Amino acid sequence: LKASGYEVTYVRNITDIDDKIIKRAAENGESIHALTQRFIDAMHEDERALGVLAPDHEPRATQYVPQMLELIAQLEKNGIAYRAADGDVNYAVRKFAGYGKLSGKSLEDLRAGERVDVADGKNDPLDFVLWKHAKDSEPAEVKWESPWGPGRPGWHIECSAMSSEILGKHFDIHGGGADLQFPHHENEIAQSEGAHQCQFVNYWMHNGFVRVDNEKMSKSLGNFFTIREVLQKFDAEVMRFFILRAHYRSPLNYSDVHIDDAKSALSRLYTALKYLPSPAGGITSDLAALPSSRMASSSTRGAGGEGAVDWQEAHAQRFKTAMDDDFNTPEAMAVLFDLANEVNKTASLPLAAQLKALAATLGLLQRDPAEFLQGGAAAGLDEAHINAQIAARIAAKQARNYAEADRIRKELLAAGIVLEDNAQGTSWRKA
RNA sequence: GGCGCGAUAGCAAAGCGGUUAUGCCCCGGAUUGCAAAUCCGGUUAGUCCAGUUCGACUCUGGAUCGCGCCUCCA
Repeated sequence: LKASGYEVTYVRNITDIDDKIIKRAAENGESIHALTQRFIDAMHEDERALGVLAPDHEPRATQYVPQMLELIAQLEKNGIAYRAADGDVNYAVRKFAGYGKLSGKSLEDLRAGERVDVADGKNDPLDFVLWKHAKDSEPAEVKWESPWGPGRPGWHIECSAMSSEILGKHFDIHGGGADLQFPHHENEIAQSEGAHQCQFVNYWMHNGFVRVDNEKMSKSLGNFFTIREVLQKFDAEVMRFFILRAHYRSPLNYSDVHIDDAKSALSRLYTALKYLPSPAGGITSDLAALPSSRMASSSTRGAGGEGAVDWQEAHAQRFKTAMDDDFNTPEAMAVLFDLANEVNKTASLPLAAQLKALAATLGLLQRDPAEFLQGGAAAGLDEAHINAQIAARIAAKQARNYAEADRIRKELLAAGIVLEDNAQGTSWRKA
């Protein structure tokens, strides 16, 4: 969106009012704030490692309770919210004509599918809670005063309140996991449109799930792991590339062999960038000095600046067409590979620069190619040793001692170093 | 059981009513002292059954399988 010139305000909220958080904080004997802050910090660390752009706003539910109360009051005023006998304030789904329009469900279908007993106090089984009245056993930290007595917000009102406060009553794009479509996003629509009497969002983007070896990731299946653990094993940019090779709406099947595959593919793109002048002294080298900048910075990901894309060029046009079509990153990737092929055929510097600039819009290919291809230092070998071996091999070749030259090459290969002879001399990369 | 989404070659993954997707792997050729990288070419497709059409991987219907949701997780 930024590359297309849109002014983007990216909001990602944190729902820090939650039963599990309350329970865990109590178990740990710490405050909810301390617990959530620790996880938020960890999340930020992981997203930086992956080159994920930070949101412009990161509101927390605990900071927006007044706005939630306003929203509930407005819903009550509009005759959509009611106070139940048990003290909760509920949303009457039958008072909102469009209920089910996002998920394609009808109230009748939902009734037919009911599998559980209905909670007490609801006028209709499908009604959901806006405000939960406080129970004596709950910690004071999660109780707020309200016109309906002390309590805490329901599970859906948080998102409606935070988004409308920061983005307005009507905004462009709302995202989330495919599992959130119903009931969460459906309920957000019901709340926001029911209160504000105008369209909530223009587009919904639901992403597919990550699966592991074709099974869902779950603790009970024993295939649960964190991105932090993955990054100890695999390069962050390779992970990013792997994710972008599939469409965001499709399920993503994680498997070590798929990451290896992605690594080989990404190496092909980086190999094509070797036509660019060495970045020593250039813009990428000082970026590379910072551990958190192994990906494209937010500035290189936007339009303009150094390494700007020539959007008139044929590959860029195909790339843009693909990205404009619901962010078809697999198609956009195919264009990058076609462009790499063209670069390899023509050794064109402008096209190589174009490849790097296009990839920058996806946060890829911004490292020094040599750094990527030689990355992670081969087992037990330092660069000086490798260079010495290369020099020895060149000497052997000049003496027509090919047996010795091949012996050196084999020895390095056994250590995970591949030698490549080219017009400029001999270079090396990690196998 | 209800609603929704999906099923593409050895693996991964897109577009498209007829014309090469793309990447990895594999095979052949060029290049190379030999390799690697690169280039050129090639082998493997569209779950099944009907239908529409001059023509279907692409549209329609059905079946099968998988996934999501139908819960006070958000």
